[in-house]
Amino acid sequence: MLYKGHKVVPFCPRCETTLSSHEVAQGYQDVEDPSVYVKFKLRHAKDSEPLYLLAWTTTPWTLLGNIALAVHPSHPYVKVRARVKDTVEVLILAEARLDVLDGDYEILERFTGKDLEDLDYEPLFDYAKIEGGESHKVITAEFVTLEEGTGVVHIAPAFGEVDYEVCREKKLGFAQPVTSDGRFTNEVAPLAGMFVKDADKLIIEMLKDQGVLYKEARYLHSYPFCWRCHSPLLYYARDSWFIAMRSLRDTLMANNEQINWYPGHLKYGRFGNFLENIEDWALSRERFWGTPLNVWLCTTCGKQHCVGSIAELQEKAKNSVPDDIDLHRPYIDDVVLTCEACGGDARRVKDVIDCWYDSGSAPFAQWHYPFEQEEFKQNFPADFITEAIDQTRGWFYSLLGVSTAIFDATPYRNVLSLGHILDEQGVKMSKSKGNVVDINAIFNTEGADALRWYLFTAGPLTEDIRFTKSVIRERQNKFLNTLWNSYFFFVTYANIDNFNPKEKEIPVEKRNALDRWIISRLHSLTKEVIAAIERYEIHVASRRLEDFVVADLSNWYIRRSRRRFWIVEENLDKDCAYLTLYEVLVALCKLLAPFVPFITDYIYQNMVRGVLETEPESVHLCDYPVPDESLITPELEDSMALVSKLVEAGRRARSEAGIKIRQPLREVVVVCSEGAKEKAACLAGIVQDELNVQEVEFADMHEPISESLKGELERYKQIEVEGGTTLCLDICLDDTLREEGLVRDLVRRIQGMRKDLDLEYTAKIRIWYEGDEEVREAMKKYHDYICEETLAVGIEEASNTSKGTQTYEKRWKIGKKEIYLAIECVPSQ
RNA sequence: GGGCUCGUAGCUUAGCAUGGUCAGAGCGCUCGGCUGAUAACCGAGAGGUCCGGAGUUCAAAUCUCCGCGGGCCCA
Repeated sequence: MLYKGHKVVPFCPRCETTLSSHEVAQGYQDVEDPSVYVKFKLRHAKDSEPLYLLAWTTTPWTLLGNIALAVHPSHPYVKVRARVKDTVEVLILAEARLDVLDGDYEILERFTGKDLEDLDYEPLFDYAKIEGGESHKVITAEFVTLEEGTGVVHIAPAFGEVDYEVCREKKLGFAQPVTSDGRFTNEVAPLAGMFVKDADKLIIEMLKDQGVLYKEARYLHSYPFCWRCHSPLLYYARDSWFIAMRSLRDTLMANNEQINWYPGHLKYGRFGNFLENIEDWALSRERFWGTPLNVWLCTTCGKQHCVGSIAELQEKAKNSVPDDIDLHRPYIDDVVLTCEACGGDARRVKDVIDCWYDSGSAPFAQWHYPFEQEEFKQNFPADFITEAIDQTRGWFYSLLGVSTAIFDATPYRNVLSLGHILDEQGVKMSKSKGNVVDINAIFNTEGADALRWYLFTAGPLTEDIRFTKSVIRERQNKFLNTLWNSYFFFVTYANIDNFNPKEKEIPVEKRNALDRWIISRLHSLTKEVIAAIERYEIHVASRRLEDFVVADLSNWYIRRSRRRFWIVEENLDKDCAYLTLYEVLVALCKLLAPFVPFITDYIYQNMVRGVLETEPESVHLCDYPVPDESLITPELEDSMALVSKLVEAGRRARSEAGIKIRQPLREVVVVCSEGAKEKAACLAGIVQDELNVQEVEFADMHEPISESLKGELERYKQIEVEGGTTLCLDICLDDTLREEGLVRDLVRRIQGMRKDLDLEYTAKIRIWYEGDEEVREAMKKYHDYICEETLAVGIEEASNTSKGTQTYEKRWKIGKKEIYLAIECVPSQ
């Protein structure tokens, strides 16, 4: 599997080092290089007239390493008689590239590239020694294009990756006329020691002298330079060690079948395509730091040996090897082994291993395999790994590659490939562009939970997201604050009532419909969240959770239940409310724990650990909730959904009629099907309360409208709900209703004043007022109600002169009425 | 240059593998309402050639092809 060959790499001749693709990408510049058209003379006996292949290159210096000429097998080529200055010559080139010829020409013959295959030609130069195979032949290759040049490509395996590959395939030889500092070797006598790029001019002169230069031009193109020293990079063949991954292609693809990819398109898309065209893995790196390649070469007979353990190292070493030897350079390089074949000195090759090999070895390296095997066996393959999309050919591959080579198995069952985080403009964040986000600043200002929640809800993890800082705050307000307030609401009242969940036990079926509804919603939610997580759709899970917290829990359940918590005395319904909210919040914490770990554990510590010390120490040590199907009642959820729509319609009717919700109305009539009536009737109390009406009536949509109603249709505001259901709101007011409205307004103002003073929820107050006759009437008539609602111990009519120093007073305008109100906190006992 | 992906209101986005009540939601903006948990909430309004073009179809944001733009990987 491991063999030594050459690898053509982007190489800086000044630094004498290989550059990574990332480094190369940084250094492209547009430059002008010579562009030469060179005639290669074919060896042929029958014709006396010389026949040339016309080739093109922008790197004349590579001609010293020419081994072959490549043509496309199926494209048309022509033999032409062309005027070249004063003479006439016969040239071969691609028909599609005839326009590179300067003068007149006459086409003598047409054929395909295939017909040229295996023809021999005379080398331009014969300085460099060619080893390992034939040379100076015409070969065919699919990569030859007709977009530029002549359709005849000069091949120099020492200076091009494609060139190297094709020569290897065709079993052609190899010549390296250039040293690693970019200078010609002594073999190339006229240019010895000269830097290759500087030699271009001389080489062109040499071609001219030989009469093989057809023409010369300048060529503007993008060429890579060293990002450190700005030297032009050379593509240069270096000695390299390879793993023969090509031989594992089918196994790699079979193992890929065993993997679940998220997103799915990677499996046969980017990753699958990559495996289909897999190349041998160039394993070695000419670096100092890294895992040393454990190959020792005998300096006498050249035998290669791989060492597998420290024990083996100690056994074969000529010098002594301590048990705790540092297996890195430079120490490992001092270990000289005895060659098994000839007894000579075997020394380690200087290379280290590609660090991707390290990453691919993680599954067994972390368990010290093969020296210890138990834990590795228990943990292989991994259930799940994740990294960003750029690792498709990085870690995702190195893991599969190493594991396939060693164990013939896939190392992971599920892989989630994340998108990148881009800046607000959609451009990748990078230090050099200065568009990176200071993550610690976000932690300080927004908090870790807020950042996490933003990332989860922003969109599918598999896609790039544009990072918008303001949205973090937006989501924090919407979700985390609502969650916190829900918790805080509970704690506030639980403290007032000294509620202890340990002391209460009420079966769910004994609780009221609202309780059973939120519990049903909770378990439905649990189901949805788990399903979404299992599909790795974290954004779906988190959006469901957010909807539940904001819409179902806070804005419906808690808002609808508030009055139940205000009841002072012991009461079963109040206990149901406490118990339900407690259970929902605790379960919610567990559901949310992986998403927002800090706030949930804080809530858990107080709500659970504060009550029961036998519970797990942290929410993160609790089992994830499991939905209880028996508590899910779809009919109840449907009913509530319908009720919610009715309430919405009712509010709209009020809005259109210009009557605010605080103003009580006589009734709503829901005209609907029998089925809809059955759904909604059990929750009619909610409609009544939300819409502030005295009655909720149902009428069959299929029955003719009753006479009594028909006569006064104009007093009803009608709103279409859905599926033929219509809501009719009685918008007629009488004096009683107006008075009740006034009272609600007064109560609302007094509550507001309590809040202004930031009074304790249990604090008692005394009220003074001044107003017209109607206000006076209402205050007297609804005295008890107002006291109950506002925790007042007394209401007196008084002018603003009768107040004490602790009194808070305010003048209000309700409708057209001017009203004076004053409240004062009454010390308890 | 090639491969794979993404492109919907000012911003963030749902819907698109199974074409036809989808053109939805949130933020922001305007107006009105509600409010002893809430910088919360509710209702209404303004705002979109669903990147552009062509095609398939009775019908396309949704399928196909060609472009344009962003991202990643590879040349």
